[in-house]
Amino acid sequence: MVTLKELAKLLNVSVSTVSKALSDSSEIGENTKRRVTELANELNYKPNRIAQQLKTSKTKVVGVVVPSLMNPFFAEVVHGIETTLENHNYDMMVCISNESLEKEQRSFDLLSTGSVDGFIVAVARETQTNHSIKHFENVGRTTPIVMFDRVLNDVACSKVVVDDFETVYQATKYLIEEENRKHLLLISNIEELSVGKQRIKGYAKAIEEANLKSSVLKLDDEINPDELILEHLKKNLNIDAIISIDHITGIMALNMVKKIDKKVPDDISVIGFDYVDSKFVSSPKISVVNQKGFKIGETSAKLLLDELNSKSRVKHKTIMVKSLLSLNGTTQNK
Amino acid sequence: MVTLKELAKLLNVSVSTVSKALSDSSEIGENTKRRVTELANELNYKPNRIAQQLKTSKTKVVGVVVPSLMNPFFAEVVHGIETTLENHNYDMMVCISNESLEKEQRSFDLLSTGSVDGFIVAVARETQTNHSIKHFENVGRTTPIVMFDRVLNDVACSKVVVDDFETVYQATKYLIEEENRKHLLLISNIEELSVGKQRIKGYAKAIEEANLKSSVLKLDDEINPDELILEHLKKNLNIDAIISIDHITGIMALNMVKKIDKKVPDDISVIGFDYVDSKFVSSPKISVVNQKGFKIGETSAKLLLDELNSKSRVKHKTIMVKSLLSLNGTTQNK
DNA sequence: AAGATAATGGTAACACTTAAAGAGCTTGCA
DNA sequence: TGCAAGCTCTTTAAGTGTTACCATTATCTT
Repeated sequence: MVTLKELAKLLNVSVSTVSKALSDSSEIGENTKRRVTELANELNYKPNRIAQQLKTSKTKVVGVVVPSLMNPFFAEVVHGIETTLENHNYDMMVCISNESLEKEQRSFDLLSTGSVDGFIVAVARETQTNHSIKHFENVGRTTPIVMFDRVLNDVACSKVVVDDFETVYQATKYLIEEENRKHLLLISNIEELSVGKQRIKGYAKAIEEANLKSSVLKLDDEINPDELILEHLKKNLNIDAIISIDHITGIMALNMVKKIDKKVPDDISVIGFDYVDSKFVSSPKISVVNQKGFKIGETSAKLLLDELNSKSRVKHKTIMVKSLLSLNGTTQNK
Repeated sequence: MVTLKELAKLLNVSVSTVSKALSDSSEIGENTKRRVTELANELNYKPNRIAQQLKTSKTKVVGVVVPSLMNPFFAEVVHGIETTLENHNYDMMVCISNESLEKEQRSFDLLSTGSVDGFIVAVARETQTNHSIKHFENVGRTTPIVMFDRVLNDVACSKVVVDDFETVYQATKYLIEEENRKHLLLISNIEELSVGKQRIKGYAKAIEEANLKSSVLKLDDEINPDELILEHLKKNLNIDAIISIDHITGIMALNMVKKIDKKVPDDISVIGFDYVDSKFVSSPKISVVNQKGFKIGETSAKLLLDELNSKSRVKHKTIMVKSLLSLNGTTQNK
């Protein structure tokens, strides 16, 4: 690795001259600047980022801590984060909590000691159920944190949330009012998450307002969720609309409906949650709530960058990213 | 942030004493060690990683550069990488090339100047078509690189590859020999990738050995791939087996087969490529080639860690991770 | 000749590690 | 008894690559 020192020696100038010349300082003569930059290019000099980071105590790195990357929603958010950071010349260190509190804590511990300028996090399931917030509070004192999707209300930091309640409320209302559905079923495999609870509440409200009967099928950690859905459908042949609040059970339900010889969307409408491939793996293309993962990532990153680049301590913001009801082939779309 | 200096001042010892005490050096008296560690715990001292990194010129960070995280295969590999690195107390910086050569180069440029100890990369589509390898060669001289899946043969580095040829060859052979299929169709949307080419070759070989007619449907960047598949199926009603070489068109084909009123797997068998949700979104559960993404990530990470931890320059290895033919509901499995 | 201006140099600091030196003991042996 | 040798514990110093700040030198103005 070529260093400033070596350049300086080769050019017979001091290290500080080289440093200044390369940062195009007005203190340095044009001639010298040219000589320096030419040699630097020739030897392919690149400043050592670690040394810069130590000196300036800025890393230009953001720590991203998510429960999983195999959940397409998080993958999409991370993609949005990456794109935004990249545009502002930031890098990211990704840690996967695997829904484990301990791992999340370790990641925060490790990265908070100089490695990153700030954090973007979706809290682990375990953190959410245990209500452990110490690691956030400790780090948060010195390092900005932005939470998205899975958010802890009692941690003081900026947040990017999804209008889970409203979204599912609207979707349910659509099925009831526009499609005149009377016997709705909600399917959930994320019942214990805050977002899941919100979504179920949105459903419940719409159902209640219409004076219908609420019906919820919970599938947490089942081995054969599809069979449970099928059974449920067989036992409740009057079901005329299904709303799934995760990215997978909607498609599953769609497949099961076909098995009981009902037509989608004529006999039964299905609304699921979007993910990158949902359009491709379902037939007819499933109608979905599009959560705008990319936008959420983008928004989170921008929020964090704002905090990082303002010297004065900024007030914490909470931004809501609206979901979009995207009606495709499994609803009637009148 | 508490520093060694502050601890030293509070304890009236020198900085190096504190440093050594905390690393449990035998040079330091038990008494002092106790005093130091106690205060360090009390003040929640954590060594500044950046300073450590500068001093030791080890970062304990690996740069991971992948074309996308929204491709579930890469997400799975990255998960495998993360898990392995985590076990060895390494962190990772993830960059997404978005299939762009330029972005890939930028990532390598930036991270290679002190930020990471080594790289794990799946090369971008553009890199592969352009055959640009300079950025790998430059970095590779000083920093170990491990390539996986998308590999460039003319770059000297360790590699983790999938037995693409063999896998599809075997899968095709299975359809021909075990299920007695005569009119096979291969569907591909990754025709221009090296892995795609290999897979098609494997198919071609099996077809040739059986003296059958090769039929390939290419779907690169089509807007409505499902309709093209449907059309193709309608025009070729004698097709009795479909093999897809990516994670999405297999499920798509399965759905299309249902539309032409043929039964899977009685009339037509379907084999696709596995991804995390393929079991859940297909009905019957699709038979797949399981690429073992996690294992690939794990293997890549281990390979890199080996290189990092051996002082002598190690020979570059190429490891093949075998795929697994996982027969589910879309094949006859006699 | 004094002061302004331009160009460059030197030093310290960032937080840490580590080799080498030093201080204060106890031993051992003539 | 005296003192070199050895031991344990601690400090000093040098170094990692960079930047910020202050100092120095040379040249030019008036």
